Amino acid sequence: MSGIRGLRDYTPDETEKFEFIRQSFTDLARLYSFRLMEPSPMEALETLEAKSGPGIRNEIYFFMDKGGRELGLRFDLTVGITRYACEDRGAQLPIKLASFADVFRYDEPQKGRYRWFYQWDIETYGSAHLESDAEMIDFTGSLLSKVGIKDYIIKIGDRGVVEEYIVKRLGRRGEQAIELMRALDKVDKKTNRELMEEYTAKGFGEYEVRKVLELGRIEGRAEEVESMMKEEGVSTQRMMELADLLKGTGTNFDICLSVVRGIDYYTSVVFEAFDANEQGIGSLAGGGRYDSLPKLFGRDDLPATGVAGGVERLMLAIGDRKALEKGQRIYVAYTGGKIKEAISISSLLRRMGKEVMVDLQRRSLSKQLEIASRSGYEKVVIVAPEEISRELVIIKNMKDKTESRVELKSLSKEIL
RNA sequence: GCCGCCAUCGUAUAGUGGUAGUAUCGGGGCCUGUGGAGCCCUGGGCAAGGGUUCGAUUCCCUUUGGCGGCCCCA
Repeated sequence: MSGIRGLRDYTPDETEKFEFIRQSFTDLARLYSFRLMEPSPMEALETLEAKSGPGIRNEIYFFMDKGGRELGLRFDLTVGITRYACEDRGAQLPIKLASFADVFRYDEPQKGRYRWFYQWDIETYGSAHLESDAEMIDFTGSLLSKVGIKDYIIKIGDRGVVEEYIVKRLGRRGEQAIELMRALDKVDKKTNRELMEEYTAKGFGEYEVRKVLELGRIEGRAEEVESMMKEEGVSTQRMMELADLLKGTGTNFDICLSVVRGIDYYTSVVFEAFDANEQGIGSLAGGGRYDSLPKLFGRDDLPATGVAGGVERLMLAIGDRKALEKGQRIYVAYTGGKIKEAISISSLLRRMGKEVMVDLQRRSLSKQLEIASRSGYEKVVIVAPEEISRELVIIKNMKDKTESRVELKSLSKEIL
């Protein structure tokens, strides 16, 4: 028996890490005043196509329902959240929404890449100002450091800058301009020579490919990028302002013109976040401004910016780093047939909020202690006939191997 | 969707054209009032289907799944 391609089960260990990330995210979303919501898991195929065109069919799950409607499973959260925000015409601006949910993609599965995975996502609608973009980047940095990835780097690009350069200096527009931007996107993955071959074969001139690749290699402090672009006569004012805003937030970022993001609907600021110590996983989060999507949903007045990240990739990046602080766990052991008493004491402890394990296999005391010990319980409450008849239980400290007898009544104090 | 590599107990690994060991894990005992050890017993496997063969876990094909690359992206 094998699972379904690209899907898998979450093990208890993974779920622990998963819940830690979920909680970090929802806590942080609250701190930044994003309201949590979840868009519906399916959309009309038409709605899903709005974002990326009919080509998206190759990458998603879609089907016809029993009523003949063409539906698809959501492949990200942005589409659904945007549809929701656009429908809410009475909402005060900006609309700030957050979501943490699963999405589906019909892709070839590989490491850190599944057909069913979770994303965290925040979006802000109604603000065309850079402050809202800065907040996305700031949030992303905060989330990564909150989950323990201190060595993150957020690479910020600006499609506007790149487009202006391509149009002004190279005279390419439309599809061809987009094609050249794709080349930029690959700069980190392939060598100049490979890209030169690939793109001259597509009909681009050597000169323009070389210039684009030069552009893609620009990475560094905002000021450096500014002076380089100035020579080319391209305005970088927006990037500079954004960088300025971010300096006050303690976010680790770089200006990097090779970041353009694959999706066509992004309009200006785009960014991707990476773990500096983990190259293989790919980007941990990506986002940017996409004013065009709300327009497709009939809202010309709703500029939009957002960021989304893959939870599984984050789990990979976190690795074995301690995820959740475990609470005090207590093992309740018994002997002399005092199961009933042990269960009632367990119940008492649980009402106090303790994590309690009690033997369900009717094992011998020595076996119970062995298991408690091996499973890392620091405290064991032993329920034994002689003591229980005097309203006492034994508390055994597994670390220093000491034990004491305490009154049942004062168990709550003693167990702390 | 395309190309390549791979597939043995839950996990990790040996091995073989005559149906499989080992380690670890699981269950039990020594030991139903005191533990992480030890010893003993025990459960569990050749991904599925087809072909070649007297006989296939082993060779071949297909499917399924995993990994890597393309593409795309998280």
